[in-house]
Amino acid sequence: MSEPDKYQKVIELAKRRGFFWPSYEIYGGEAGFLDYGPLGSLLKRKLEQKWIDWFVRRENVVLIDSAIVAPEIVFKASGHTAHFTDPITTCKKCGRKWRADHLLEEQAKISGEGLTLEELGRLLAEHGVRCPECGGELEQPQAFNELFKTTIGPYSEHVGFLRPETAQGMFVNFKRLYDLVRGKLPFGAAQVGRCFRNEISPRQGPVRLREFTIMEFEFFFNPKKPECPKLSEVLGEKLRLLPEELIKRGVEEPVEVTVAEALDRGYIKAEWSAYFMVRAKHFLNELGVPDENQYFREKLPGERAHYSAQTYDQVVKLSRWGYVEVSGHAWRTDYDLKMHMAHSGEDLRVFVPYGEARKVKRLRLKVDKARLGASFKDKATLILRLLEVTPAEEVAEALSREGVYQLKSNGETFELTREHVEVVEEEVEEKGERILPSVVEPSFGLDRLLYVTLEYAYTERGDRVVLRLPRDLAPIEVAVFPLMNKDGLPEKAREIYLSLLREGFTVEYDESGSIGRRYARMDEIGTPYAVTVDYQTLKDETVTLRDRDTWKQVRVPAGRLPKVLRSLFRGEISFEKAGEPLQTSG
RNA sequence: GCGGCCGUAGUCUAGCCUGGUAGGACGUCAGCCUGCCACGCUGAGGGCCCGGGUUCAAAUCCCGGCGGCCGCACCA
Repeated sequence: MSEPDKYQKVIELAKRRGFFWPSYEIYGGEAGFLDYGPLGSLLKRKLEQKWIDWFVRRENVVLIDSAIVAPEIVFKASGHTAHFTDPITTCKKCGRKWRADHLLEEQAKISGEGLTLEELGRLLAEHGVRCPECGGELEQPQAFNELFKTTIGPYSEHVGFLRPETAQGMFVNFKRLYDLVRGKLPFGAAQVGRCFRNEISPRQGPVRLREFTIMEFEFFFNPKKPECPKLSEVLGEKLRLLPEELIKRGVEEPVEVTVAEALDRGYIKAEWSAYFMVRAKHFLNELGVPDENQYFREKLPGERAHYSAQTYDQVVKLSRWGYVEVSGHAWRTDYDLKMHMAHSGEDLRVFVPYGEARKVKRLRLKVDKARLGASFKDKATLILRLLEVTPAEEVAEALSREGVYQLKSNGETFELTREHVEVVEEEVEEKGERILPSVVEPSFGLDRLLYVTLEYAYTERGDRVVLRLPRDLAPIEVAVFPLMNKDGLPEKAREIYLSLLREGFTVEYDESGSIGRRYARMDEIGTPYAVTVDYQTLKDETVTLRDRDTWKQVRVPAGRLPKVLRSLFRGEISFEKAGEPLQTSG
């Protein structure tokens, strides 16, 4: 590949025409940050708007916009402070950095999981663990956390973090949102916003950033009614999947199955996930990515986030890096709500009434709070709250089998015995039950999608670039040119330009250079239509309308332009039907 | 963070080895020309990633930083 690859060409175009470029260039730049220029900002907004149209407006999803900075407790609850931190040790000799827990496992055959940094350091020293590269001694392990840390207000001990995902905004606001949709499951809550992850070494331009924009929604449903009523609309749809089961058998190519088959074979565990994956596939189609250049790859247990019971990444083929993730479809179960419930003390369960009250026998946990306090001190409250959302059957089973129940929190395990908790059976009358909704999360990287859209739109015609952007995403919608820069043509063209602006179009007026050059400029930034005012316009008020992709032209009465353009953008008419075909000498 | 390669107008690039403060192409702007696809002509503006060192003199040599690409590691 000695020729500049498509990535290089797209990046060059993006910089040159003002879609995006590296941030802080005048100071030498800062890796992992990107600034959007005039065209990029417009494109980004349109992409966001389209996503909202697809996943918010047309689904039962509400849009929110929550704070970016959060106090530490939020990410303690979500598990990010515990799971977002890797213990890293540095070689004193060669300076290489290693995962301390991995080295301990490799060289001393001891699991490094759940150990503190001090314990890790002690064990590394005791077992004589050395740098695998040069054999040098290792420094005391340090935590590397990908959360951006800050302080809130003037007190340095009040730690805050920039959010690494927008999802927590939907979870912490769940009670209000559930109330606002008037207490009905299922429903979704979405937001689009900036997120921050302090990547060790960001690469790959717009694909891996430290500050980026996520579009995602949490879709809450009753785990006892996991059926997706819209599934019937998509059962016959084909999905290209590479599930864990096949990856483990060494399969590298995705299989094409219908949604029905994917669910039958257990490839996709949640119906709602399957439904939204189909939507995501179509969304990428709309951005210009055909089916054969995208598929869904399941994350292996070790790759998965701490909150996820199943995750599929939607990956798209790019010129440079092969398949790159553009969206993630995680089944987060009730993990987040459960954790926020435990840490905040708020009851985040929803009440689901039975048709009629029923008498049921059930197991109940009877906690000896005094003993709990004596054994676990300041953790007792957290344990108490966690027990409230733990199935009694699970505890009963563990106690009767092993005499001890291992209660897991983020990074901690508490051992509970019969002294702390007893399981009793009782009969009660129930009018309904309180449940924690289960959650599927489709999450899209806006910056990546924008790049993908540009790359798939990028074409060359001779030595000219034609950016065949989806029409509804083009940053400039219409261009207006006077054919000649004299004889009153510019005046007439300006008039039409202003009228289109008044009609709400994003329009550009250009009278500089030859007509061909002006068409070329518009092709390069993806403007789908160009209006040219010529001498005939002065006689009969008609203009020519030119199509970006075919370079064909039709003649249209100037007054009908808004209507014609709207139909074209909606795809209601073909370009040939937009007006009288025009013969060009071109 | 490690290793390799790299950093010159808006963009692409010559010059770097063999120090003497930069040349081109495209684009942009102004004017002429131009009756539908980057035509032509004239003119203008615009640059050595940052810092330090060596030297009479640094785009050029040395060191450090920052950034880019590739590989390793990392990627909740």
